[in-house]
Amino acid sequence: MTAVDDAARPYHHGDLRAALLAAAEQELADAGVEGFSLRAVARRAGVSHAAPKHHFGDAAGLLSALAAEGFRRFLATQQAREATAPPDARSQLLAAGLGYVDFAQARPALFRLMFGSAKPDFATPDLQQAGRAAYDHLCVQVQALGGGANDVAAVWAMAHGLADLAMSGRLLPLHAMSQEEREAALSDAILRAIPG
Amino acid sequence: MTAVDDAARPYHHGDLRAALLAAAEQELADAGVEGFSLRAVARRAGVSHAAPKHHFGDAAGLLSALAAEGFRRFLATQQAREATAPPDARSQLLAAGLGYVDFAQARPALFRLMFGSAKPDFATPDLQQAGRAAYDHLCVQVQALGGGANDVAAVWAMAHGLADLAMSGRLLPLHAMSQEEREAALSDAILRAIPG
DNA sequence: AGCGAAATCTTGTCAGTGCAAAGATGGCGT
DNA sequence: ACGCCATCTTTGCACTGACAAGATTTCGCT
Repeated sequence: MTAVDDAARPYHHGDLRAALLAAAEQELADAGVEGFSLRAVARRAGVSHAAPKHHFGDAAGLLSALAAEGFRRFLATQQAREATAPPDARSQLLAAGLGYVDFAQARPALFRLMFGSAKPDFATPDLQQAGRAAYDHLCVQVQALGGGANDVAAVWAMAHGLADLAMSGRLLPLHAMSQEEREAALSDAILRAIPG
Repeated sequence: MTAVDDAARPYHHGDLRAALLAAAEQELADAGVEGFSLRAVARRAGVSHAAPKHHFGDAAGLLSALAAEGFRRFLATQQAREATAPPDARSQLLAAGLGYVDFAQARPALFRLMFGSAKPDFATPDLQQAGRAAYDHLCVQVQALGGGANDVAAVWAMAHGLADLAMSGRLLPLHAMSQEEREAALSDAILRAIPG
């Protein structure tokens, strides 16, 4: 196929892998992790229901790739927050925590896939590495403050708890707050977990 | 079928509702929230796949009832911990937090159903009330310490984060610890969130 | 160029699932 | 004794994930 005219799509998609990932993210946002359907993803991308097989094997493969991509964006969201924060280690760690919560609220379905689902195969090298990178980033920040393993656990748990509860709409007071109040309340909580 | 001899079971189960709830909990523990199958529950209980319909309507109904039962046990687990702790408000709140983590590790599938799933209908009166009772219990404890809404959020988030991460096996250092060390590490983290 | 091999995508099939409707059974009140 | 009705089963439908086999295109190699 040298020329693609009209609406007739070529037999080969061109970049189906990327298209499927994008469609899967949409599907995930619309139907949630539990209502996720591989066939619906294929429909969304305009290909047959078996097309994903060649690129991802099965549903777990697709979701693993999506979760890995999620962890990369997760880290990027935290780093974006850090870039606008004061350079001292404490402020940087706080910013990372706020970014953690930001991500969960901005992409709840992806967050659930990454932290609350058993569907992805977390032994996949790509996924494992992406998750590890996010974890290492946290460890480095805590160490810069002179903290140890207990501090890593405390900070992580606090940020994760806030993110998970806020994402699932259980921290009701938070929703009634203005942006500034919300930020202040989250910061207050996160700072409690940070040593010093 | 007038006479029931051998292994032939009677047409009417007797207490199918309770049997289904028990079977559902087993199924949940074995297959996880995402692999949960209503028909498998029915098989486990030895009835036809449509039998649950009369008692619970659909899968969401069954899971809602199970989640409500989960919240009651969740509260009971916390209270059991409190009973063995010093009576001062601070120790009681700490005990509740440790109970929170206990529950998640003892019944991970149930915990995921209660906090990480969209399958139960959280607007169900029974479920809503059970969840509310657990939340109120936390609020009362925080208020006994003179804390406010921010303190409730901080303590809840810390306990929930620890529970969720520990349950999903992400707090690796925790697994390598002895019981005492583990307890001490969790207490250290929880106490950071408690005011005073 | 051109030809075979491999990659990519489609169609077809099968077992399993949730849900709904209709039929079978037996307890219970009158 | 009779009929009502809650309970349970059977049957049917649409959907899903996984697999197999076939169709189509592209790529590599000569």
